[in-house]
Amino acid sequence: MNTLDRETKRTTLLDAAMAVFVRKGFARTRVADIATEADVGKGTVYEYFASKEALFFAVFERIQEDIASELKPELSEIGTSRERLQRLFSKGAEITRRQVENQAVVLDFWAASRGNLLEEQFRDFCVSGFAFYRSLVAQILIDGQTSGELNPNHDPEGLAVMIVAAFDGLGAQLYLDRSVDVERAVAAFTNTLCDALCLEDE
Amino acid sequence: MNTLDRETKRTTLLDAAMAVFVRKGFARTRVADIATEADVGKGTVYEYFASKEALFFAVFERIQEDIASELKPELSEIGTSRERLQRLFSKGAEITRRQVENQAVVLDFWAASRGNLLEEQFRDFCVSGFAFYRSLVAQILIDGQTSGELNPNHDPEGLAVMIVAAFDGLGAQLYLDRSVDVERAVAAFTNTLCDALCLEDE
Amino acid sequence: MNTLDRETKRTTLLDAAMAVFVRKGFARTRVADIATEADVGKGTVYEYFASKEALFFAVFERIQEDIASELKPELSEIGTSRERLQRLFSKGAEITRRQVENQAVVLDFWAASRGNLLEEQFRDFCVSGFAFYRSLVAQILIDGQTSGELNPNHDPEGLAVMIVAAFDGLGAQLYLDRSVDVERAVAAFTNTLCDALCLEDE
Amino acid sequence: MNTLDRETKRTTLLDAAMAVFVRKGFARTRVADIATEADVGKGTVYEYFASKEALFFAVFERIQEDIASELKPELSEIGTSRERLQRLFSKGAEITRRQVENQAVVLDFWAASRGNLLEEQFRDFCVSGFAFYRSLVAQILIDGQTSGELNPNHDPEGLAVMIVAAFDGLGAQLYLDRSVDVERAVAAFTNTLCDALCLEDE
DNA sequence: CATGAATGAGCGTTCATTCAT
DNA sequence: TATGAATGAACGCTCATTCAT
Repeated sequence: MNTLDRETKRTTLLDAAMAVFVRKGFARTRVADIATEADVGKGTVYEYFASKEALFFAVFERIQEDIASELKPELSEIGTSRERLQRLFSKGAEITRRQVENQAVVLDFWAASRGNLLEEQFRDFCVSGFAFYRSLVAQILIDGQTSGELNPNHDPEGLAVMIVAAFDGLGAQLYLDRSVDVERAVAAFTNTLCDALCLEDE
Repeated sequence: MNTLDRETKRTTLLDAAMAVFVRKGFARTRVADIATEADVGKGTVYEYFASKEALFFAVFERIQEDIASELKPELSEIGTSRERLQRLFSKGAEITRRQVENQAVVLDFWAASRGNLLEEQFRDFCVSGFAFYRSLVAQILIDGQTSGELNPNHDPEGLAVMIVAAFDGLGAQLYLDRSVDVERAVAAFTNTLCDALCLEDE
Repeated sequence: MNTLDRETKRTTLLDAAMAVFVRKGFARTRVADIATEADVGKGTVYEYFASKEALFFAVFERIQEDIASELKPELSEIGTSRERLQRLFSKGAEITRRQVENQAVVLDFWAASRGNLLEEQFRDFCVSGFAFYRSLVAQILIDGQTSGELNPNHDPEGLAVMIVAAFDGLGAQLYLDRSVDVERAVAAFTNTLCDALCLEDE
Repeated sequence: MNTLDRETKRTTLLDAAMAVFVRKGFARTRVADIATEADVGKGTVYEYFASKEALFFAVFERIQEDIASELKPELSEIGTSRERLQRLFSKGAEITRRQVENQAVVLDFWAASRGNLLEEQFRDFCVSGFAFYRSLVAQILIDGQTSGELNPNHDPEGLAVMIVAAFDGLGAQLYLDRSVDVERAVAAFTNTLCDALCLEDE
């Protein structure tokens, strides 16, 4: 079996694992469930992943990568700061909606890693994720302030923390309560922040 | 043993459980650990709580109650909207800092409830918690708009979702990365929002 | 349950374990088998022994202790060296016969400990066991040489190694082949050695 | 591939297996380890041996054959009985030293065969091995008694059992404790026995 | 009421063996 | 003939829960 086949099978297993983890949570998922979902033997899982936790971590990484790759385009400096902010927030809303179920896996993973060797790995992963998201936001604000488009009387780094937190928390709220109106919330957030940040509103 | 004694012992157990859950996480905590921490026999735990999960839920409830009771004073309508908002945010920052470790328990609980009967209970609990927090924020905004103190061109409910989310997400960021500057972030958030919301800034 | 009861139960488990180990060998014995033999639940075994290996080691220790305690009386200096040697050899033959089945457990234990943490423990145990047996033999020879009863032209320590080895190997031969005539072999061995060692044979 | 090649490869596998069994013991050796050691695929092992146990048995047979072939020359009737005995014992000491590590494999094999179909096979093998060694010793003694060189007041068969046992047990002691002085022990044993057995010592 | 010994369901993991290529 | 991916039976161990004292 060549590398391509192995990669394909690994992906199949990852897909299966993700599906089961989303459905049942990490703790209640048995390795056998994943094997069944992937339509392979239980032992096969261990041909591709060292342990249940390693598999979980791989799923987690994949989710982070998916999110990060969706945010890549937002690194571009095209448009005014306001436009960039709007695009970013709009993308944030979209990701939040699309990844609702995966939220569960991320939180699950966190719980599973408590008191493990994995805990630090998870923490590092999240910390650098947060840092990346914050820098994404902060950069737009700084660019805007530098170019004179945005009010310099606001703290880009401080705001970045809260903005990233807001989207994070929005995901949690949505996960637990699907009646939350993401569009409306993000629209309000965008408008209010732009109102404060943009010097020339008219 | 009278009701008072029972209540005292229950509280002792709750304290012990909370301490251990914070330390080790739900999954890695054994009922025996809690019994040891509370200095009682393992069987005694079951005299006061139906199951490990019931005990966990009780701990969770207590955390929510603690937070809610801290937020009670913010229901008062004393002061301008700006002042009320500032007080609320400042209190939010304080609670966030104080409850960092308990964050872990809440998330743990969530993970533990996945696929359980408890899941719905947990979800309901969170949903009403979120609703309460949102209404707290929204009310201040509505009051301010009604009194003419705040700009009416902002959506109170939409903003409330994001503001609550922001404090929620702030707790998560802080939990994973203690280097996050809560004061600074909340100060920036407060200033920027007030800037946009308050009609008379000077 | 008091200490006495615990000790009794531990002994029950040890008995059961020994019986099963003798019957099936360490590798093929499941903890469940031992539990069944002792008429307790599987978990109960773990209340008294940390692991299957710990239980095995305890069985092993007990066998060693049984043998050592049987040999205790032979430490006495009553009688001539010839008599002491004859008594010791006779006891050796008796133990060999009585412990045939337990031989299996000892060898099994050895095999099970290969590459384990237990390996060193086992080795130490055996090494000090061998040393004890050798000193038992050597002392009798030395005493005899000192008192002039035994021929001084023989190396007590060198002989002790081979005599202990002979009884050890006798056990192995008997274990594998029950037709070995222990009495006759030991009698011949005793006579021949005394012949060489004792100065006044007539 | 012709028969020669097959035989060569079989030997390669046997070598590899022996090396790994010595290193890790039977229980902790995986078939994959042997394949790796022999630099072949895992499946190839099964082309040459029916099972892990069959392979183990083959290794065991080879060890026995090695020992037996080393002892072949001792069947010769050259020299006095005393000389033959001395040669045999000296050879025994040499083999004991050289086969220390293989001792481990033999005992391992024994443990592995417990409760198997192999058990009887192993037992038979050992029993005939013991018988061969004993006859080797007994024959020398009988020859000596017949020729009048050795004291007839000793039981050749009885002694043979103990002498074979002594070398067996010597191997065990040496395996577990490398500080055992094989030379000295065998020398003492040889001298003492000859002292008793030989009629004309001066 | 309090206890902690007893219990056994449940699960992660290993690894000898098979078999399609 | 050689391979190594796939398999699943097997087993040690944990720990929430029960219940006799």
